[in-house]
Amino acid sequence: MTQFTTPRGMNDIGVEEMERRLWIQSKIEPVIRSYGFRRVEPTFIEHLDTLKAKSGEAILQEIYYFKDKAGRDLGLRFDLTVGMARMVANDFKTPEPIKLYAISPMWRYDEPQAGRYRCFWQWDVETYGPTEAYADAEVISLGLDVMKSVGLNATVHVSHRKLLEGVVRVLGAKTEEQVKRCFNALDKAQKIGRDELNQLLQSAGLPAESSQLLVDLVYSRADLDGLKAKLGEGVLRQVEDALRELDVLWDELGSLDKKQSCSLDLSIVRGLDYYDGIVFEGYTEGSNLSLFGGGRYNNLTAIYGSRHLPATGVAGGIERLMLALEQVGVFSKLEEQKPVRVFVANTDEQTRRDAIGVATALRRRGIVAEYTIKDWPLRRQLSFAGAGSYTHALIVGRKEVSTGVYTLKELKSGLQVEKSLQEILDMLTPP
RNA sequence: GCCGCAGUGGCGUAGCUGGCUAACGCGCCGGCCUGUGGAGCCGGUGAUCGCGGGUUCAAAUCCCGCCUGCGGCCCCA
Repeated sequence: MTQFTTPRGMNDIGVEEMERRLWIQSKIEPVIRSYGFRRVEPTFIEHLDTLKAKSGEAILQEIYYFKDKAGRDLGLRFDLTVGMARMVANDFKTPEPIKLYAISPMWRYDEPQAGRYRCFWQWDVETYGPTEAYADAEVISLGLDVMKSVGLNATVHVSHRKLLEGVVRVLGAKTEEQVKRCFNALDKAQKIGRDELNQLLQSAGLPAESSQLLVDLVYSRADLDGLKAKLGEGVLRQVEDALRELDVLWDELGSLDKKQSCSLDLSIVRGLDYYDGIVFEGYTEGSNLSLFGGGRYNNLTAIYGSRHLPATGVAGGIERLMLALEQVGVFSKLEEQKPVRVFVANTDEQTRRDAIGVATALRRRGIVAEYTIKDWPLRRQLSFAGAGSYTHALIVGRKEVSTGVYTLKELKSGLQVEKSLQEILDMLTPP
């Protein structure tokens, strides 16, 4: 029995998993940087008030919070947007647009289940300054490119909070509460069927006819023009700002060559209630877990500082991405192309010094090289190298030292070649 | 917060209609093997059976509570 375990919902990241995470990061980070975003790291621990300011008291039960030794109320961040918004809202030096990203962990006190942990990582990209939908198009395009970089084909489902709000209000939702319940119902549309959605909308306060109309709108998955055609004059006037933004978005997505990967979907709401404009979620084939999502939150920085900055952003969960990649078999392909790791074996006490010299030469060329740090015979050294993560063994014995010709063994196949150190260095040097 | 399933050496399991010293495979350590790993054989290491309580002459086994893991609901990423 293990006496000391990790806290509920917390997982150690072992060697194999870390290799995968590093691989993911090496794929997605260059994409994000190529769009001009620059990396930051907001503090992991915030004042509890800072965290509460964003999402209200209700968020408390999801926060890890505690008092520090001076009695201050602090909490672990539950997303990256809080910290970023706080940073930019008090920064008056940087000209707009401010484009930032982070790839970092956050914490939520939730019941753990499939694809959900109490500590999880996100890649998160945020643009502060522009009100134009150009910025939304940019982060959507970036999200699609990030997925592509790890080998996933994604599609983005787009909606607009003001459009949704206008529609449900015209259809009969009177109060803030009723609008919220309608949103909540729409959010579930993919999981439940037409009938259940209809019921939920009606219990949220929509009259039967309106509810049926909305259900049809949601499931018809019409494009922008189709949607306009279906909305009555009264509705159109209510939501014309939102529709104009979506027009701009679609046009811009066309210029970015991403239009074919995007579609309108009125069931996209995004739970967080600070979203107030375009919202979207990215899915990959064969998975109904959303792999990234985001949208516009124009009023968030006003909470944290006097610099008012409209904002839009996109974020995706690293753990969910790993689940999706596992299903597609990306990682097993990675296993096959193991990076070069050399074990430099000696044959006796005397050649140990020479083996260290050879390993050092390899290391200077950027090749991963080790020698034995246990007092082991050659047999045992090779046995260790063969069982581990090494691709090659390089044998340094008296014969090799005197002739300058070394034996390089490819461990998987067992094939050996005899070459000079220089030739071996050239052979193994990473590109 | 609610519901379902599960928990036996580091890992995977057997035992679970109560009854010898809890069994097996993998791993790890060593030997056969003083310049060539993966195979084989031999030996070793390693479990108060998740924790606590109860029933019983006797509990890994039956009952209750808790914890943890997996999955679902709510919510979310």
